[in-house]
Amino acid sequence: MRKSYHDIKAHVMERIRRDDWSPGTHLPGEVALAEEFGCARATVNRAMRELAAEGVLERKRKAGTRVRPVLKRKAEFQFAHIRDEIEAAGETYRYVLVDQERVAAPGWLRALMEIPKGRPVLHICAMHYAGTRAFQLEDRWFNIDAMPPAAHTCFAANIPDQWLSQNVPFADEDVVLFASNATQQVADYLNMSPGDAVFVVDRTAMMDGRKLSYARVFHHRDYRMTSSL
Amino acid sequence: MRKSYHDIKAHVMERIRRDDWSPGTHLPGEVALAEEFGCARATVNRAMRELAAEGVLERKRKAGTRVRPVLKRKAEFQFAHIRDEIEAAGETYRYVLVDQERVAAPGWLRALMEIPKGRPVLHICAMHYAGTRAFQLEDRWFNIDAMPPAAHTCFAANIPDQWLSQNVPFADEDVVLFASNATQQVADYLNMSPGDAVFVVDRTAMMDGRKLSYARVFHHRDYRMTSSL
DNA sequence: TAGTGGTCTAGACCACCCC
DNA sequence: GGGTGGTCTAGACCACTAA
Repeated sequence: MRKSYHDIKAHVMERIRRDDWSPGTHLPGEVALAEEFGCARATVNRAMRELAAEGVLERKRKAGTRVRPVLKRKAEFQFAHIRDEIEAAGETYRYVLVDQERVAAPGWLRALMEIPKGRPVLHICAMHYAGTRAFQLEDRWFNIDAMPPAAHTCFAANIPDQWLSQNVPFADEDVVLFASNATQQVADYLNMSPGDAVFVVDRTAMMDGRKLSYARVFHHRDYRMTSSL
Repeated sequence: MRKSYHDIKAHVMERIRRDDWSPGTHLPGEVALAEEFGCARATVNRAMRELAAEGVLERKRKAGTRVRPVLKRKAEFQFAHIRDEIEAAGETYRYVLVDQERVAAPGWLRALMEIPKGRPVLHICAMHYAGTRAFQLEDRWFNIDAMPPAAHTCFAANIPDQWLSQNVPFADEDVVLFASNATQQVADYLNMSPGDAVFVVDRTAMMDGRKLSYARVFHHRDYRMTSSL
């Protein structure tokens, strides 16, 4: 059986694992490896390129390929639509719009979203339930100038995150996670006591450098966010 | 200038963005695209393969290539070594070992780490400071059977996460994030008040399916975890 | 079973950048 | 300057799977 690029990746990983090639080590060039494995250089190239993309190797022209001295540790978290997330867990999803109003952007939001003074934003407040449990309180702001259609949308009938991804499918998103103590208001919505810990997710959607939407999402105390790799 | 796979990726993204190919649309086959772009099929293949890996396209043999109906949203969080993270922020890192002891694994940990009854674990408790600020309290358990060298290591002189990544550079890691209220003990270490919200990270390091280490890390209330994509 | 993507090859040229 | 990875090609065979 001929060597595939999968085999080569596995082989290289194996040699790194058994410390044959320890971190920092300089690997043979592609030509040499191709000869050793008895395959074309392109095949070796693909294997090495993917290992580099995965953070295992470091490649530089002329300098060659080295094992990364310190492994890049990263964790990936998927953000499915809230409805899908809840239904995937086998629970019944329920959505309630608490409030929707068009207002002039308050100062803190203007700074955060880079909105000029006096410009309007759409403020949404909504609850997401899993079965009978209060799951998530969403406090979202749309920049109407950057997304005019938001102004004419009824968010009692549209779940904000679904609507957003349908209308700007390729927006980038910044995510910030932190813990905070529930205020009286947040506690009421989430059926907790004031001061209870809440898991907060701040999400800023951007497109071509413009900030389209900012959402602060409060999760119930029991929420666990789990890595997907 | 000839078309590179970069050009093709950009072109395809462009057509998707302008809704020329809307989500769910079936794209032409590789041969057709190669002809359209005036390049080899391998070049088109690479472009499409990468777009699929990035979550934009969905490819199936015989069925062809489609634009993902719902864009996969994911955020990536880097876990640098705690020392690097603090020093990268321009602050002085300080590490203090609070406690290190070899004990029989308690029941809850045995279940969590799949350790047989009566087997020993190494329990580490340590503090990480950024300048004068208490930054992180680490509560870590090593499965000694799975990692014998841990038993003979002095963790006053070795920072656990660095030591771990040096000794098992290619361990996989599960990460779970949540918020909780500080106990009296945690509050004391982190210089907070009991009940204050803490951001908790549970990290389980694994190798070939064996659980090597479990760490529960408590971050100070002000901590923010930021996505790196 | 036929069509589509998956992969490999042998050769070529090029861009980058360390020495 | 020269060696290394980056990329492209034209052609080929294969594996999977929808029809």
